[in-house]
Amino acid sequence: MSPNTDRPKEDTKRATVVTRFAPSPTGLFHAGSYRTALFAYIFARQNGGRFILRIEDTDKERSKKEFEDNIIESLKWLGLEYDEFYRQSERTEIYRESIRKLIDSGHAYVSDESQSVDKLQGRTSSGQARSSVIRFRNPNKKVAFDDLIRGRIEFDTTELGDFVIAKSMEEPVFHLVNVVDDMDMGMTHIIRGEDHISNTPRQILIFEALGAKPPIYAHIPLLLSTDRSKLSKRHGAVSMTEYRERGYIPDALVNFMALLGWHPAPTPGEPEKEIMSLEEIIQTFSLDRVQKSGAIFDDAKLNWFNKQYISKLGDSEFASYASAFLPDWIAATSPQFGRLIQILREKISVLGDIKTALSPGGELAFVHSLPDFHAEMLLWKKDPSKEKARMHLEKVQSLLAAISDDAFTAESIKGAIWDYAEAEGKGDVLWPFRMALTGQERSPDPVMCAFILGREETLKRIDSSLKKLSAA
RNA sequence: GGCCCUAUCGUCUAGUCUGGUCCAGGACACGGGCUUUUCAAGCCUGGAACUCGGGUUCGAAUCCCGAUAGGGCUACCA
Repeated sequence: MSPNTDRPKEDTKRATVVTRFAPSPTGLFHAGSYRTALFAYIFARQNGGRFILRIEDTDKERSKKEFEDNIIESLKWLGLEYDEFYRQSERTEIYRESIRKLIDSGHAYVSDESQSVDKLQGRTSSGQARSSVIRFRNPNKKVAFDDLIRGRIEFDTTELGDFVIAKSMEEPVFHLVNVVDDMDMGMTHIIRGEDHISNTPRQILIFEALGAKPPIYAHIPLLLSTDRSKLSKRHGAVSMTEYRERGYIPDALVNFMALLGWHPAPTPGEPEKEIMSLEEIIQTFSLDRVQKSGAIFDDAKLNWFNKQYISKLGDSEFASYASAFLPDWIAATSPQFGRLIQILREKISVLGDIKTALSPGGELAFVHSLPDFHAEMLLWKKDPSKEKARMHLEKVQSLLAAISDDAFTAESIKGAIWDYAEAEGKGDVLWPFRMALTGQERSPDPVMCAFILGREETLKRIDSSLKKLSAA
């Protein structure tokens, strides 16, 4: 953030703050849209105001119901509740009235396009070129506004020309509907992406023509793809639905995204705080600490946040999150899964890793079945004696066999073998033990493995390794 | 091209308004080490940035000007 003397102070004295998130349902809800929605939401909540969701579906060709559904679902999943909901396609009457008003007052006019450049070039990006449209009569003046994040911004609107505000009385276009709705819904603060800065002067002109005072603007920086271009579907933007499917926790996403472009004021002497709940963020948020430059979305850091949140989850909470990510052979409600939770929690950073870890080749694949492995692997590399391996395995087996089935806990397992392992050399005892249970080079510690497998299976696997050693 | 926005480690950022305490702090990622039955975790530790050029000043990451670079907008999309 850089200094800006003319950056206006937030006007918190306004009676009721009203903000909105106004997406067009033309694609899956992705990180960029989400961050914008989040900031508008936080600001509204912080000021005890209202947060409105408005679906801007005036582009009939590109708007799709499935995208609208996706936006609503994603908002719900992420915990951003809105107080009011509108759909522009249902508000044609209101817009028609405004267009009428604008025409009657001379601020707009029906324009004959038959000779226009667009027509001569014979194209528009959506739909047919029309023989007539409704244009705004540009007063060609200088317009300025005080952006809460960027300070004063001035434009000369002359170069904008008489822009189109509707294709017909029934088909208004972005600038018009956006302004009419913001007026009608009593918007006090427009918090939106930086890509709208250039649209602002046109919208201010419409506000003025309609006899209204424009709201306060706050243009937040864009979220960037790794190539530093605006995050979009074709540049690696991942939908929030996909993040859910990969196994991210909503709270982690919220926390991470809030810190993309915003940072709490540091407290001298205190370490910087990064892990924050939505509630804490709402408490400390402030628009004048929002960054002015764009931020790249970095998955590595998101993963770290997610891991932090996973490690804080209670067992039952973890189990319910995990249930969607389990292979068929194990259920989130099974006792075995209960025994697996602790180790799972420390291994994964994304819930999707659970499936990977438990699937063949994964680090916890042994839980399902013992992979085939060579007897050589049972030998501790620092002391590769077959006799010792056999001796230690037999001893461990007898020590564990003495524990009853329902007393077979991590503590009791450790208690049973630890003195022996310490006396004989931990590597010498533990390596063959762990290998007998897992058949894998990498796995959790053997005590944990035995606990997860359970008494019967543990004993059985040691048995089979003993046989393997004899055969070799 | 025109208009507008922006510029601190690879990434997210603190510091900039109120110039000295900053040969720039934290986090993620990466390297090394410790611990250790493997992996992970944990702990310690290392490398890593003020875009450039002028100016103002005793002193500039911080103020001013310019350049450069990046981004956005330039639709009968939103």
